[in-house]
Amino acid sequence: MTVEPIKLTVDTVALAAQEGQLEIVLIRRKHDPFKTMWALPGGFLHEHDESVEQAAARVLLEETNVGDVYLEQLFTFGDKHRDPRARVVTVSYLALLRQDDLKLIASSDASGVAWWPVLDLPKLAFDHKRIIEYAHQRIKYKIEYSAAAFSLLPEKFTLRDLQSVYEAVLGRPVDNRNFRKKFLKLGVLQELDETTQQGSFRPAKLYRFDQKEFEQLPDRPVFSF
Amino acid sequence: MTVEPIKLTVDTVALAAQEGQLEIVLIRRKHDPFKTMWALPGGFLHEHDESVEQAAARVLLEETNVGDVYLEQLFTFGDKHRDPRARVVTVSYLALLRQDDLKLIASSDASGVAWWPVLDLPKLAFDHKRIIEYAHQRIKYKIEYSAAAFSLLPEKFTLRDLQSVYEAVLGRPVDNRNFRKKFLKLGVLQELDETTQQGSFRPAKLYRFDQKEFEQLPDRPVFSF
DNA sequence: CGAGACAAACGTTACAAATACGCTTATTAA
DNA sequence: TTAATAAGCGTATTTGTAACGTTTGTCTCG
Repeated sequence: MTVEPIKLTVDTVALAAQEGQLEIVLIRRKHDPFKTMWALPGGFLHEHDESVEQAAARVLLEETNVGDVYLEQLFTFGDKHRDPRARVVTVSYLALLRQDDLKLIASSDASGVAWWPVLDLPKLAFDHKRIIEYAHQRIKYKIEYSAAAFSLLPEKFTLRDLQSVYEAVLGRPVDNRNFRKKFLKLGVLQELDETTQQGSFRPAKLYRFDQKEFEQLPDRPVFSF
Repeated sequence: MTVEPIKLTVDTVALAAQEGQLEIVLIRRKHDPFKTMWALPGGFLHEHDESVEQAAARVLLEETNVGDVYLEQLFTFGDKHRDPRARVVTVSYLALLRQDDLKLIASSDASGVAWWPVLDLPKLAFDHKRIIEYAHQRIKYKIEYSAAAFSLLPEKFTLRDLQSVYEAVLGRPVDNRNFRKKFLKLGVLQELDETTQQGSFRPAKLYRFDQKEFEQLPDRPVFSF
């Protein structure tokens, strides 16, 4: 009896924080199985001259036109029947997109690529729902002890922007005053000489994330609110 | 041009805390490449009727005779040239062994299976050193917000035993009095009516881990010292 | 041009947790 | 009986968290 080789794929959960909620890039499948259903951007790892992570980056670029993003391996899903056709093991990744990156994505049903709120997903192909839940949990934890939030923001941002990212990811409101106090004390925010000008209210100071200062912090700094 | 399919393996970092230090099970390779070098217990995933995790459990049992242990996926290593022969991607696992399990392992060079201190490893095959470092980091973090320590202990243990596990994993001494105070306050230790009798000093009370109570704790309880 | 609305920004207090360290108790060996 | 040692108990100080009140700057509208 000849045994089919096990196939390897990569699938990426690409997240962004938009208007206070967490959103994910999904693509509409053009082929069976699960034709016309929504799924994670992903594909087979057939190239032999790239690492698994490079494959994830390549596939994400090919399918959604998003490149140069924060990318981190999540988990490898290898249940027996997760693909109805054959034995397929997938290595999943988490990508964090800045608001700048959003424009790159032609977000329309017609193009087959669209943003969906993580808390209100459509029916998904394969075990992709489970992969998204895993990613959601990961980013929730991660934002409390890493600089992940800054991968979801443009270079310059206000304290409100930063807080909105935390609220989007954690899925709950955060106390304004304690948030600001704690973050400023950490010393990882570089205050700029600029402010937001638009808007009909008081302009807010702009900040930049200070990578150097961040690296001075202890092993697992605590950004919990 | 015909392309070789990518092969999948599993490799397991099996740890135990012995006499205040963290140790790992390694096997001596019988075949090339890296013949006679030490390596992680692991092997190809060729069976089609098992999940990746089941494969890891099976291979660990086959190679070291250790079964029924805590097993958790770590990371999938997929660099291009991590195996000199072919394109091999490996899914790594962390196993935590109780002191009871240690006996199961015929620990001798002759049998090709041996315990090694994590802080003083031999030269290792493939990228296994990197995998062990990853596992070491993971258990260090994990022991501070999970019940991982209890997977390294027998059912009944003293507070000293528990502290020794923390010291072995963290690689540093921990304050005796604060450790005891904090753990007792958490309420996850069930005090038994037994004490240790042997030894030339004051007998210590025995405790049991209370899974039920542990589940009552918040999302990420803090066991840091 | 003054009042109202609103977000930005600053501050205080009470409580809980982490840290550092001193001391007492029960056991065995000599 | 006492010296040695680990087991076990207690207190003071510092640090961090959580909850909330207040002031400041800008725009809009009458």
